[in-house]
Amino acid sequence: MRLTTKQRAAIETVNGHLGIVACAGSGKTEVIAQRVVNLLRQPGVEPRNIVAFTFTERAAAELKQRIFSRVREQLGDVRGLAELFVGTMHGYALNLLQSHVPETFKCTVLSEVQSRVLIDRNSKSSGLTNTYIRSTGKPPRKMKRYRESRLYQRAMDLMREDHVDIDQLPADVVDGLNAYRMLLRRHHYLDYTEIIRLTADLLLPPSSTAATAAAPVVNLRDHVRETVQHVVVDEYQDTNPVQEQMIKGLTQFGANLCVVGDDDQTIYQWRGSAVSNILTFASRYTGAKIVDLNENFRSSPAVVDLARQVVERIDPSHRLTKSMTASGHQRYDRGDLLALAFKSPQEEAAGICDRIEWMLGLPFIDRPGGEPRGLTYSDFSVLFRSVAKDADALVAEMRARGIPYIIKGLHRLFETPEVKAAKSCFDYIADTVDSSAVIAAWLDAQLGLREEDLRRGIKILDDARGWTQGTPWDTYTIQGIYQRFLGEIGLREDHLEASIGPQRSELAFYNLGRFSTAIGDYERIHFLSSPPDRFTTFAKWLEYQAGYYYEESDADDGYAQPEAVTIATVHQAKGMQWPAVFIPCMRSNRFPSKKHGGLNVFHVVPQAAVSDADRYRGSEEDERRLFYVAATRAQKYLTLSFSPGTSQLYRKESKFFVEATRNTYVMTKAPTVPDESTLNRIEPTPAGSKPDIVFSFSELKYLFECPYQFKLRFLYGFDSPLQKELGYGKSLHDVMAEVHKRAVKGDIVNDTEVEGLVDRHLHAPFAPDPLKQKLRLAAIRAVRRYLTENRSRLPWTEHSELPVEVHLTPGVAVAGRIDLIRRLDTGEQSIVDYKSDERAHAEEVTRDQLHIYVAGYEELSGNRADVVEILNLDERSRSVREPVDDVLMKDIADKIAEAGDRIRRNDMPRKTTWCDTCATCDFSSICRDRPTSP
DNA sequence: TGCGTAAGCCTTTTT
DNA sequence: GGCTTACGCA
Repeated sequence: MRLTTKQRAAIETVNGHLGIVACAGSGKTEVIAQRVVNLLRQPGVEPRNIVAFTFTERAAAELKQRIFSRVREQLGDVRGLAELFVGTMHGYALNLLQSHVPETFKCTVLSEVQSRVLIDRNSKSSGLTNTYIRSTGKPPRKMKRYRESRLYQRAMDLMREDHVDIDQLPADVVDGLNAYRMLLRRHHYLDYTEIIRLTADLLLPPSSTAATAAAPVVNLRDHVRETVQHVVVDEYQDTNPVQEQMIKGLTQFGANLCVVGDDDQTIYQWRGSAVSNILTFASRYTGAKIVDLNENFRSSPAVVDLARQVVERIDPSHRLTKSMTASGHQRYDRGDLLALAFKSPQEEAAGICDRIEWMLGLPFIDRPGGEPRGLTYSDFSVLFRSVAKDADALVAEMRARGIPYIIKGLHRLFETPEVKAAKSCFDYIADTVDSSAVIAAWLDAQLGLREEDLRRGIKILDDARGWTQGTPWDTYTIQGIYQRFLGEIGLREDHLEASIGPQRSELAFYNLGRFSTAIGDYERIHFLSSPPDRFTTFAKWLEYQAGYYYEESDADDGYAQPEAVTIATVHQAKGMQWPAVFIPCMRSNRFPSKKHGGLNVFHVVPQAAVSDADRYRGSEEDERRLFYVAATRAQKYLTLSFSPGTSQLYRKESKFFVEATRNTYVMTKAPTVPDESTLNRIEPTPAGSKPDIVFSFSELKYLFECPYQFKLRFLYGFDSPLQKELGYGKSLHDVMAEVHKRAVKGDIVNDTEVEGLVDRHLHAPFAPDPLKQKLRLAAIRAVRRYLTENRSRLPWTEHSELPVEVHLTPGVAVAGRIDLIRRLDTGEQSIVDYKSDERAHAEEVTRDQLHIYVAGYEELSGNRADVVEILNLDERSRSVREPVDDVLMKDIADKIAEAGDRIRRNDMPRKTTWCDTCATCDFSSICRDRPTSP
């Protein structure tokens, strides 16, 4: 790729702070990657000195891959490249906390849904029901459980993410925040916001607490001072105030900061992101150099012109002045840009489908000087302001015509018939419906089930109803009952495929898998409640809460790139591009969206306490930026359309739509083509860009062991039933990690420290007290035994918890941590994995894993280890020690490549027969029959 | 054009 | 329950 002068300037600026203002399609990923290469050329800069943040994990995978290939091309093999951090700020911060701040060692991270369940379950001690809502002209009233937990959660987020003046907050709100944070702490939880807040405060203590900074904080700050030399922040326009504090904290010791962003693409201000961060960057970081990348290489001149028109109507004092120019190879042909008005949503949907079908096979050139290929379904996307509200007509039309599509965006999962049926099981257990309702619901889902099958299932549910005091609760987990029920009624993919076909079967399983995820979210928080309570409150939660939380989307697993039209919200389209983009339903009050009434977070947190609170409310300018993002996704074809909605609010054309019709490139009617042959249609062919895959070691282990188990777990979302002992293995692991980390520094743990060590790390949240004691003693014994047997070797510990990444095959990376690298008495180097229970993976799979580690360590250090070991911490199980197998090393690359291909092809078949893996698999009941005689 | 009233709706979502 | 928008009336 040839670089422009400005791109080169950005790449070559390696000293001092740098702000890159990069318009849509300006090749910023490439610029970031090449700049990183240049940083690595600097004397004294190692990969571990560079930290690069992206907004999403997906963007991280892409950037990482790009950096790796540029480094390989330009610098060859670079030692320690896996230590270059590319990921989200949350990921980095969590790492930092869990390796330096002991109070967070045991913590697990709650998803948004889980933290809301936590708030509702602890409605009082979370502060929810003691906090007031203050509406204008009304006396303040307390917040309500379930009803307002979402709002409360937003208030909790806002106060930790933004600059809030404590003195301006009512006492109950301050108490609420403290209560919620105490609740998290007491249960060893972190939520997403807390991760960043804690890190930011430890790095840059707010002045009032500066004096109390304790030892671990010094450690963390020292670590940052010693390692961080360069910080790169992508999508800087969407950072919020805490994130900015954390960035400042990371660079306070003299590291160089490079921010990359585009103020015109700020689309998360309703979540607190502050455009002001990028607008005032140059004045806040002294000596910062600013480079504008205003050449758009993605889109045709017409698309660029329209996009400019959209965004140049924003008040200039609210933007960085810049003028995007079209510099790519896409040509404009008349009819590429359309603004079409239809009479009804149905006609609009039909019009879009007509146009897609008509455009199939039109020649399209991906790269300058490249060969044309024919447009295919995956070259189209339809971007809605709100998928949930507006996409129904289009989905119906596409389904009717057989146009393949994938939907992204929150949808109503709980309205699908199979999930309604699953839900009815818990209504039955809660005794709000009778068994005939359950049977009717399942038959209604049309999954080819027979009534007699369902009668067998009802017996399982009766069993759950019959719980009596004294029965161990863990025989009655919601998850366990759910999966036993599914197994008992014969709900298995092989049965379903035979009766209703593979497509419907896959969708049903996907939805039932999501339901399993929902159960897991709920049950992890409610593990302490007795089974009857758990089941009835779960039924209520499903009824009133869960419906809004989960996404419905079948064909998209994030790995495979299906041959289908993408239907998505504008927000989700950020960072993507398509040859042809449709933006339908451009109605007044929808896009730009009208302001919304009702309760909002400022009824809890007074607006006066928040600086620049207005940005949360959303303005026409914000909507303009959103429209700009939507339009600039198009490479060549852009079709805007309007049809009146059913309610009077949405009957008129959008202001943006009307503006667009005034653009000279835009036609309000598609040109007729007198002679089809002039279009030179060619065979539709997908662009063939394979998405990059990053596996974790544990994912890969599941995939090696049984591809179908991987599919059930990671693609459909089936969750394992909770085990009382859960957390023991990880705790023991963490203890060993501390032992070895200290050993690396020459500090050998002695026997008297073992108890303290175990107490610091042991966290088994689902274990009742007697079991907790048992686990504690078991852990102490295991660690003592280990120390006795290995004390003489501890000084030869070389690494503990070493992050590695393996790139044995293009497009597929495997990332993980090596438990331990040590020298043996023979002087040989050994790579070690610990095991702590019998339920661990088969030896053969662990052997594969260890050989991947060997490859990873070789990539990182240039050294090939001699031996691999499986150290079993459980007394009764044996350990394994064997030489690195060169044949296996050769095969492993092929195995990884094959795994990647499987994922991309969605080829994860069931095993043909019952095997050892099935015997320990959590999901065997929804997969196959257990053989009657072994 | 200005004002008062009543109808209608209550996104977007990453970590 | 709250707030914005549309609309009717002067």
